[in-house]
Amino acid sequence: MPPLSPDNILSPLNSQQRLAVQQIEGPLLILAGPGSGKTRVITHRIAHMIHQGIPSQSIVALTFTNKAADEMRNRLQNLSPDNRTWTGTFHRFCSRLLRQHAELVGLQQNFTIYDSGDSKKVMKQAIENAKVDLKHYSADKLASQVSNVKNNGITTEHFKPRPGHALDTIIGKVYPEYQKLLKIANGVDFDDLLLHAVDLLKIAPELRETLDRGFAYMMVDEYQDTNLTQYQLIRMLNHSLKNLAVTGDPDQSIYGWRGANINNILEFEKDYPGVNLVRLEQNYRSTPTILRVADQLIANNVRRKKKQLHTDNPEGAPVRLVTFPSPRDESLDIADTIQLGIESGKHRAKDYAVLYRANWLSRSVEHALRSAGLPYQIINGHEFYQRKEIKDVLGYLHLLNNPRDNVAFERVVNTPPRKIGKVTLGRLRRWAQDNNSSMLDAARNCDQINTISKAPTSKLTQFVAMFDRLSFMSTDQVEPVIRAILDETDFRNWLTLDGSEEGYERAGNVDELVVACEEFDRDRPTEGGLEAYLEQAALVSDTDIWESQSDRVTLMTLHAAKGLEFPNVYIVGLEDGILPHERSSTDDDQIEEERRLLFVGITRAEKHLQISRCVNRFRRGSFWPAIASRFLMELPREEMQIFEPAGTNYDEEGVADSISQIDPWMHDGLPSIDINEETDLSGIDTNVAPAPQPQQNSPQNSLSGISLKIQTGAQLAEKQAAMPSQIRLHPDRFETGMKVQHAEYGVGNIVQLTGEGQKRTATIHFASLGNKRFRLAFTNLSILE
DNA sequence: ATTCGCAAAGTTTTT
DNA sequence: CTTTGCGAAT
Repeated sequence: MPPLSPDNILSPLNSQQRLAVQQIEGPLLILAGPGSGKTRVITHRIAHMIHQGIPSQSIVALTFTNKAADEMRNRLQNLSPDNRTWTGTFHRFCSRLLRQHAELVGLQQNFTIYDSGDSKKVMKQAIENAKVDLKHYSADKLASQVSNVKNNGITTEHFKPRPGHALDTIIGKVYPEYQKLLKIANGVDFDDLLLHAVDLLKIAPELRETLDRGFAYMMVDEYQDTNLTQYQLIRMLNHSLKNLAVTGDPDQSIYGWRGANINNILEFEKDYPGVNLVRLEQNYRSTPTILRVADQLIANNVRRKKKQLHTDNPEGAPVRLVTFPSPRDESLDIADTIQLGIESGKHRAKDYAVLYRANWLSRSVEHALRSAGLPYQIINGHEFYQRKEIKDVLGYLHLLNNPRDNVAFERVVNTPPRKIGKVTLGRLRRWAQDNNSSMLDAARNCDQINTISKAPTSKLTQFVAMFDRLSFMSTDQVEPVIRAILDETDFRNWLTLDGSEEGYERAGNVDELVVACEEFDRDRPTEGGLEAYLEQAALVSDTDIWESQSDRVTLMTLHAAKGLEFPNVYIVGLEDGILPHERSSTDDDQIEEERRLLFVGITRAEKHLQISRCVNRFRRGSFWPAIASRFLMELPREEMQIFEPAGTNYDEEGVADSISQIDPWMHDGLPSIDINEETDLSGIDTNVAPAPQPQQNSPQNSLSGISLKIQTGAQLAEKQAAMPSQIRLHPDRFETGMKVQHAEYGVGNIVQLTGEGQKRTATIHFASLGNKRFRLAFTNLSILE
């Protein structure tokens, strides 16, 4: 453990980093590019402040993920042992605050934190109560819209529907009802943690003032990802004392969909006049090549602060850009390369990461890695805590901790089945609402509810009796409680009743949960266990599960990869509709965010990076032709190593066509001299470089020893022609200006015609949709005039 | 009340 | 291809 001396704190820093560390008073904006030592700056800055005599408990560092907070805490611990600085996530910070002052915002201290699944149930109830019909908007849509509103710091009192906005009107009904139900259940959703905290500070100005001065120095990590509610929280705690340092990178803002407001960082200088600005532009992570690729891509964004990323790292290998026929080939090739890398002794499994836009894309990769016998860890949703059997058991814990938790009550009252059906529950719910009581209390008084008949009454009474037996237990330790629950309910027997494989698997999961509770008890032997356990269970994120030490290949989404780095990175599925995602391709802001997402992915790589796409993608049960992502066109192809099998140029939008125009490989199947001169081919095994053979059907290309089944344009044309039998007019029949009928899009006018033969493409203008492009060989059009 | 079966829908990203 | 939801049968 190094002693706390100015030398240890300042000497390992470059001049910019030192500037940021030594700037203690007043507002500070640290624009930190990827791999620029941001965490180091934050931790050294805190250590420096402590060394300067600032009480460590007056410093707070807020992050978005537990992973980031833990990392920070550990590193700070090394620099400054015995510090009492609070590091943690926004949500935990707010939760702590709310538990201390719950009554002020109409909660009880033992409130439940609902995950998105639970809050969706509340939302459905709210929709029913508010008598809103779901013809126009789904429950999901309404839930996310309400979340949006809350992320913008708007409480039910302040929400004013804009006249003429149908959605607003509905939200105006549903939102208050939803909040009412949450309050009755003494529950909060994720957004509430932040929103109620802000509310609390507004209601209690003297508390705000105390906290503002108490947390005299505040640091916020990933400031570009803050939403308006978080922004308000930060402002309110940095009003009297404005010693606020934020770090962030607008280019890595990827949570706009969750309400993150990139303006918070772009306008930080306006919000806090007299701000000091430090740019961390030296990158210690990646090769110059990788950085150039990242830089050129992100240069296409308009909404950003320009940075000049540079590095002293050695040049390294070129970035590879590969087109595969199918995800299977993509995955097999990746698995194979990884295996070779490990066998050669140059790399370990943990040096590799495969990143993708959406979780479902991991499947084929997972399969390939498993077949190859490679160890991997997949970071995938709240998988464990999401399982039904886990949620069921946790439901009992929640109900014990917060007897007003109606969601938990409804979850467990008939699990395992006790012959309490939805009719009974409906009556119970009605009575509870009419009598302002919780469902549990309603069940307690069910003999007074005349709509409920004898049999269910006795069942409910039994359930309440069981609950009461359990609630006598001390909640200091979790494990005894959970064991008692399993005993009382005979849970394991119920799971394994049918003797199915699945049942035993579920029972195994429950056992795992018990072990997790034991561990929790062991780590925190004294404190009031149950509530703390439930809180941490609610606030863990999938990325927290990621183990940096374990020697396994990492599979995760691009979002989850933020903040991490790997020697070798594969980014897969660079296809239109996937990245950018089809639901984010409507407006420019969303496209920019998708671009940032790819930027984040690229900048995770230290030494080797491969970006790939497939020509066909298995989606919704069958293979569909996939169009290359538009972002591929924005990369500096002249300095990348490009592998494209022949015949990849058959996408409808003509993207691959343009590739073929830029990429000499596509013209005659031979690498051009230009490419060879400009590309560093050292380290490339010439045997694995493909020799594309246009129009050839047999497998020819081999990447890293895996053969690629080339699907040619001709093949695809055949395939498409074999699809729904429709008579297609010869491409030459069409002329610009013609009025044509498209089966799906209706009537339009041909505004442009390009290409020859199979590639002949028409741009057609539809009144309703604007311009669309079609390959005439594959599209069924009839001529109207 | 529970279970089974079929149909439809839908596949972002997360505290 | 999967999961979810709903409705009918037991």
